[in-house]
Amino acid sequence: MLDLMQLRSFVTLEQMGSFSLAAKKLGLGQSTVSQHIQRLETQLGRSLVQRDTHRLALTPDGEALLAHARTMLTINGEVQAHFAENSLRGHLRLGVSEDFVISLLPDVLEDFGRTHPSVDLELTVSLSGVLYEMLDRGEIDLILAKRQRGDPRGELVYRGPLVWLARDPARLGEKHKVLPLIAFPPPSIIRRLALEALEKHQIPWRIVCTCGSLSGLVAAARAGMGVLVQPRSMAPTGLQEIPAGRLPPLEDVEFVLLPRKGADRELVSALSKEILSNIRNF
Amino acid sequence: MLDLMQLRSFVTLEQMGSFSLAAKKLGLGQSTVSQHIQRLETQLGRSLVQRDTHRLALTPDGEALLAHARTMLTINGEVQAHFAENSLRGHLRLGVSEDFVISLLPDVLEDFGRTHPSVDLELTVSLSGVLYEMLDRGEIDLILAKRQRGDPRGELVYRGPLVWLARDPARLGEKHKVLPLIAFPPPSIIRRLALEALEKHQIPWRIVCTCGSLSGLVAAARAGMGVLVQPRSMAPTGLQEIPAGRLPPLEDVEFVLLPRKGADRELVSALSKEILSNIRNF
DNA sequence: TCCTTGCATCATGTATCATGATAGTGAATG
DNA sequence: CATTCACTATCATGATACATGATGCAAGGA
Repeated sequence: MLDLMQLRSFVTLEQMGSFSLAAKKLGLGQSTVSQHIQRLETQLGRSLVQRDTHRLALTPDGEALLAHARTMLTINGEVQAHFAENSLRGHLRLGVSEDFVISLLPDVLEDFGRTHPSVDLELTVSLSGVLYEMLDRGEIDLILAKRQRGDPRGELVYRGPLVWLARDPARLGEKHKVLPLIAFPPPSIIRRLALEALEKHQIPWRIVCTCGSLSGLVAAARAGMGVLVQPRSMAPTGLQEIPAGRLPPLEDVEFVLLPRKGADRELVSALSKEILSNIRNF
Repeated sequence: MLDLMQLRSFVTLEQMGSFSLAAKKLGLGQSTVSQHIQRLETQLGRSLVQRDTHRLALTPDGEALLAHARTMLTINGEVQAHFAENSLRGHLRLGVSEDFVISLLPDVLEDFGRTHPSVDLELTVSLSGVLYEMLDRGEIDLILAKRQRGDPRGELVYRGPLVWLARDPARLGEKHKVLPLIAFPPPSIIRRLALEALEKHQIPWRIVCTCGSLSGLVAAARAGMGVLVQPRSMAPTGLQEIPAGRLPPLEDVEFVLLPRKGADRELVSALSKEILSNIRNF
């Protein structure tokens, strides 16, 4: 007979990729998570995770268990929600700027969906500027977006430096005299920050790639087409940071969590907490 | 976080309709099952079963939990089967005489399906005589049927007296001089036993209803059309037993479990055990 | 080489669990 | 109406499992 606690440790371990991080996330001791996995392996008679001491991977058996464990935990969550006096119900429209979609959002959605199965989430991914407009028009209930300059609204959630990225920083000046830029279209905030910095230092530039999706921009940058600006903590693999001094310094970027006036406070609060607790990893 | 043990006790409690029977079936103490339910109720903050001390019913919350509990246990069974070295796999064709279908089969199928999720069961319901024929033709792997007279094959599983049943035994002789009989068509074993007993005592009879399904026969008997013969332990509600003496005594009926030669021994054995352990309730 | 990071192991106090016995409750019996 | 019976809740207890913090050990980085 399986133990849901152990399964939860197992699923979280896979999410976090580390015993100690999983333990932290679950509010348990590290040895506890270790024992949970061990008991699962003993009970099932197979090894579930491959421990390369500094690399962690699930075995095929582990993958098989993972799927089942997820659905069991999901059902468990539904039951809890059904019997919880104050179980949240309703509909919440979340807007997220593309930066977090790949890295943060999967875990947030999985955890939130499990702990609040009766809440329908509607997700919009777009540029921060667009999200603000939608929020103001009442089309979205909560956004996680970059702070607009001079807009004091919202709760600061993350702050970090912007960096210039390129596939091969050393060979930047070779072909082009003007800086080739890869950027979101307006009203991208990062785009505006980058252009302002360049103009302030009178560095000529031109846009070589504009794309509404981050993956498109990254593809262009990986292809060596030009320079991309991203928060350092979200720098995609395959790109290198251009050392300070070669290009003008950039302001820090700030991400804020901003609810729509009139949105359901409880839903917003619950989802905000989930996002905040997951964003600490950055 | 839910406990699968407790959920299993809950599901079994609903199956058995009694704490002590559930405990016996699970191999636990009665107080254990009681506490399992209590913990579930405490944890979820609602009462799940209505205890009228001699009547047991699930509350609406209990019903809601039951469905979820079933699927969680099913998934748990699938995982166990996946990791069990000797988990049974394959296809098994089971034939059951109609008598057991309503009373016994649901629990058997549910339990067996849960403990052996990788076994496909194919069910045939028919008269015992037909089942024997199908078995001999190799169309079925295991049958649970009445013993054919003079056929020593099979393992005795249940033996009990046959009784005459009618809606209103007192008014039997009123309308008819010949005994109105409700019976399966040939090659029904009960039918043959009944007719033999009547002819041995030279009691005139006629068939007033013949139907391939038990529910049809029961409906006719409930309508007062005539007399029905059934094992005492399977007497349908709404019919009364005709006291001994008014009609000739009947032989005991014997149910046997009979596998086809060449059928997968392990599958047959596993299913046989499941049937045997469930048939004790009779 | 030292230091840091991360997981496994160990001993231990605590909490939880299953159990058997007992008491309480309603129905059936005479 | 008293008794018996079948059934469940409660209780104390012994055993078990559990989470924890400290320690040991291996690998990668400075």
